[in-house]
Amino acid sequence: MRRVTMEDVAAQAGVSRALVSLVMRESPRVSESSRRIVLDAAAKMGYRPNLMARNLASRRTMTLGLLLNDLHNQWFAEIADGIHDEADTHGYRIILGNGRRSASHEDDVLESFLSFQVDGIIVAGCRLAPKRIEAVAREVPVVSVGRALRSRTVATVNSDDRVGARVAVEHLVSLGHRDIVHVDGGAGAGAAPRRGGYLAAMKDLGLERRARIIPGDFTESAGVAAVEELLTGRTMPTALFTANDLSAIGALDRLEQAGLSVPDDLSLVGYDNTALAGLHHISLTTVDQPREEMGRVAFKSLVDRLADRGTAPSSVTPVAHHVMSPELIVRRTTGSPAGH
Amino acid sequence: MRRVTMEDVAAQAGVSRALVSLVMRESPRVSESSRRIVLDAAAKMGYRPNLMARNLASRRTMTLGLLLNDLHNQWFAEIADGIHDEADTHGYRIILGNGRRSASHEDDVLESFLSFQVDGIIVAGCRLAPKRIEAVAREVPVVSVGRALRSRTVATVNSDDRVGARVAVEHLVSLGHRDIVHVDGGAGAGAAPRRGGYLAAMKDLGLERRARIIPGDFTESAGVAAVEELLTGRTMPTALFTANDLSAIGALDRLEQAGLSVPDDLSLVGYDNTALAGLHHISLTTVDQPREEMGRVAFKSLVDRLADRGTAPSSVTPVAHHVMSPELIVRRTTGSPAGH
DNA sequence: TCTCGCGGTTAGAGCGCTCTACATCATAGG
DNA sequence: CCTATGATGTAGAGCGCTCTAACCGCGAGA
Repeated sequence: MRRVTMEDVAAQAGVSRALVSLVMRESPRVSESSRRIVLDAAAKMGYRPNLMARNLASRRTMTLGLLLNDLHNQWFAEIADGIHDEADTHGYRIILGNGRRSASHEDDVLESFLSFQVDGIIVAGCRLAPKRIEAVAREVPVVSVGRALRSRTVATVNSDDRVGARVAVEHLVSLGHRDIVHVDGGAGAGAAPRRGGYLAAMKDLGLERRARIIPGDFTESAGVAAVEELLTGRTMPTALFTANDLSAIGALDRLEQAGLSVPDDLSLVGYDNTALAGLHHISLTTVDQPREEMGRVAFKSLVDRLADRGTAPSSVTPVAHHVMSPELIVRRTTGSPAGH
Repeated sequence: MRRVTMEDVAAQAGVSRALVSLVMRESPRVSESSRRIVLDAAAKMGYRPNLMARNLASRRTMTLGLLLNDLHNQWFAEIADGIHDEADTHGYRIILGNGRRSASHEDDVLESFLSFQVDGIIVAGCRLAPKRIEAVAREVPVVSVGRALRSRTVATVNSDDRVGARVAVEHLVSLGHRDIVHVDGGAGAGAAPRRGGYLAAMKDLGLERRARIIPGDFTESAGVAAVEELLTGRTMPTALFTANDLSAIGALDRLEQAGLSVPDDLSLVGYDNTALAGLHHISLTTVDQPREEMGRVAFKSLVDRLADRGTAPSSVTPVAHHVMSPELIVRRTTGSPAGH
């Protein structure tokens, strides 16, 4: 059974193919009566526009590619939610690509997006070399979420990890803590600004000499190892601020195993506000990024540029770099230190 | 700057457009020398085939649509991994759609897939009415993963939840437990067979009269509520088998809060082997589904049918229904009951 | 020498749609 | 009564590619 085309609908409705096209595109230049006739015919025949043909002819797809670095990571799901919401209201379609945590897969996906002639691309937590991303950005507007990127062609949306770390430290200090140790994220994305924010906050609060950083790598075992290192030392700090939630959970586990109570003996703050942190069983104080909002902003910034394109032909308008504020979520792993 | 087309490459290479097309499609009917010439020209000009045009002309897209019910759910990520792996080796492209836990969004996504002329569709954990899915299946091959569906047109891949529940019960009984309570998943997907498997296993092991089911709904709080109900009763069971990991974690939390130790006072088994279950801090005994394998099988079963299509035109060959075996993952929340 | 077969290449007709330019018609203004 | 005007509708040329059928040498077999 052949698929029904615009030609068929036109014949059935007794009008020209061009008119059917106008109706399908919701053009205002069609009389109400013909619109009805065409729509009825289309419905009766089960007509569905062929996007391939449409896109080929119109040279735009109303489709954006969204490259997610890792489907396993909740973080991306919320970014995607924000983007999808916004796309719905703007009539854009989103196709997702799975980067599977590897630069080469990401590259394949981008290549695929370009072949699909997407109108724009959003990369979330992309691992690709900046050069590569910029090369893509030369063909089609690109915005990057969750990865800082100093670029004149790639727009970015990020949350301010320095501020987030600072807020975490300030919270602990306001509770009375002074010996606050940071378990960092090594070379991972966001690790450096979080570490920097921690140090800056400690300094500003006059605790510079008490600052202490234990190397980590964003994993659960990094948290375990950090606590073990602390346990072998002479004195314990009264609070621990880890680079992400997973490490915090590792630390939590090891602390309880050592017979220490959280938050009575030691307060604990994570980062990212993952689903884990919200579990009753864990109830971790942590720093939240406005992920959905970040997705929304990314989408808007992309669509703005798409609109510009029509007016300012290939002009090198500088792209926007958005920085959003994180928020502290206080749960049950933080409290005043003993004897305070 | 106009995009470079096949025509341009042909001109540059001094050959016909048709030959360029053959080279791009890796046809064996091209001499090595012309292949080189064409590829060089293409590379030099930065040519990238336009998928829209290609798909329009060839009436196939080598693209499959993968509809994920919920990006937030890890379960889907692993299914997707299996599918992607397989797709890579078969030269298929995957476009993902985000169902966002709502039937209407899922419907939009399917509509979008069809407009994109995908060659086939995989729906994972789809909530849509079976009728709707079958309607889509009339236009293009469809396979459903993670949702049982008695259909002659929609293939399915599932894991056997009855067996999974049985294995969980048998494990507990082999440890010496006899009073095993099940917290079920209400009307959720998979809840019924898990409940059925529990009951059947209890019966087969002669524990029919000790079987007890507490209603739940797959949430953390269902686990909490179940424990609270048990605590108000006269006697506690020695083991708890919940319909999923999240409920198990709720139960774990409430048990510890009540001063009961797991597994010394009470053993606990979850279901799904989510990332949560693997956390050291939780270390939950649970039942694992071979998710990646399920994805793989789904892909293969789809591609098989695509191949059939060429030979058996629109024949109503009955579709396959695959059932995979789950596996028990023993961790630290199960042990022998006290005094055993 | 002529024909046949074969590897390699090409011409040209679409695929199903959009878009520009133009046709048509009724109404309004001069 | 004629033309300007605006609202609708149509014709027809592509968009960039695939695919069928045909073409073009060239060496082998008759």
